[in-house]
Amino acid sequence: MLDRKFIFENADAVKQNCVNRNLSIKVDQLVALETERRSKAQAVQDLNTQANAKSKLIGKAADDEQRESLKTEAKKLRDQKTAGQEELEKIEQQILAIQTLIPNMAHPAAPVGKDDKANLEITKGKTSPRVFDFEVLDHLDLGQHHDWIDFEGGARTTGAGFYFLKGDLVLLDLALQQFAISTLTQRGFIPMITPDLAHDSVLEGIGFNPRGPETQIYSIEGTNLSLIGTAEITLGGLYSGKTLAEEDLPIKLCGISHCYRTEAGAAGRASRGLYRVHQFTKIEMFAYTLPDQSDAMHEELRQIECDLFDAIGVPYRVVDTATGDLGGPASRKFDLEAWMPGRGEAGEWGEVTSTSNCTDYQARRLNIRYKKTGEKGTHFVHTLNGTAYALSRALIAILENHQEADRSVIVPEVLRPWVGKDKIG
RNA sequence: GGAGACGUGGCUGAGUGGUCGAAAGCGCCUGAUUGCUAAUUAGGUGAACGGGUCAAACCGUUCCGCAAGUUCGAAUCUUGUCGUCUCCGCCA
Repeated sequence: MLDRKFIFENADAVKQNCVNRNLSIKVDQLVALETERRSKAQAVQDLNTQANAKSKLIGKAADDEQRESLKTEAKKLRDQKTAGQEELEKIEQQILAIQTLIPNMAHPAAPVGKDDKANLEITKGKTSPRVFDFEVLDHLDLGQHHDWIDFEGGARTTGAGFYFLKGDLVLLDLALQQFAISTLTQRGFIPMITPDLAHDSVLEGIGFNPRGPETQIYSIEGTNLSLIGTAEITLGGLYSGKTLAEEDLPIKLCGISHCYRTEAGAAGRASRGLYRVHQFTKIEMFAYTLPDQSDAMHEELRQIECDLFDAIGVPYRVVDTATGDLGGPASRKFDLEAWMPGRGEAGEWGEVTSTSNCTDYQARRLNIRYKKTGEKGTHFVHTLNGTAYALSRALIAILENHQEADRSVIVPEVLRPWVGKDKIG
């Protein structure tokens, strides 16, 4: 959520930002409503002041008669205040409805453009796409050949889009997790295993819409809980309502969680196999920082993502996301797209990580602040998130890039200590 | 799952309808004092929002887990809800 005062005072910039993000939002209406709200609020406050003053006098009244007359006066004022307040609350809700729709201000350096066609490739990984001298299989064919992936069983027990991982692929999955966690721990991240469910209010604070026709989120009937779509939700909710000490920042966390997504309306060749599934495991980085630290932290997260994919020998490109393709809370977003030789006709880039600087957008709604010692008042922290490994997609990248002519798959060297062998299959 | 107790400021903890944004202690900050790695002493010390100011000072409103209710008036009474603790049950 953007600061209301900021919107009010910078309406033109906010409007331009909405245009850049390809959204049409009634910013002018919000400004008008806010103007009305402010004057009404002042009037209500005045009435309350008067009513409070009268009420205080009642306690000190000399006799019953005086007391009763004061009571009548106080009640009248109080009723007026209540009436005013009800109007105020209606306006407040209208403002909030618009305010929640307004996206974060895009970073000045983010490429401007209305959709993903304007995304800017900024760099490539250390590994180049391989030239294969044999017929390439995609990860699903490979997985089924070795009985590593069982979508049929998943469909039988749970439904379409669910799967069992089996055998050596499980070892590879766990090895990726171990490698990511040990790398991140060495770089100052605190490893966390988070709940896989969260309060709807937390989902909303992070910027997810937990219920409604277009939701990507599974919710639990009869509760206000939903299955998380990413550990970003729980790691961001961790300090909701808290005021952190300036000297404790930045806080760097890495969460292991399952992620659940309904993927409503997504299907087709492009999402064959593990690419788009209802449940996967993800190692997620999350950081709370001071405002002037967040750009550097964003850079750090992006670099870690690159290092993690360089380490497993997967070719990738880094994309600076265009304004029109940014999610609401993000000010800037970098994606890593890994080369997936089995995807499409002759291989395609597929998104494997994403790191966003959400500045104070999430912190404002979740009410996460920091305080400088010796200074009055508090400020909102900045929050950032980034994927270390989304296991399902990292597995695709490894299987497809490291396959051999005999259908075996070479295990990246850094993973061998955990897998226990040089190749699988 | 059943029964009970509790939820107050950075912490401990008093407060059962008005003078309570809230005693006291600890912690922290500032000053004084004593030549000794600290003691003594005086004062100060929550947040959000709105107004005000160049900036402050200052003024108002709200906040005692959260929400709703009773009342002229709620930390205090009622209901709901969430959380914590204890006992019992069940269980990996």
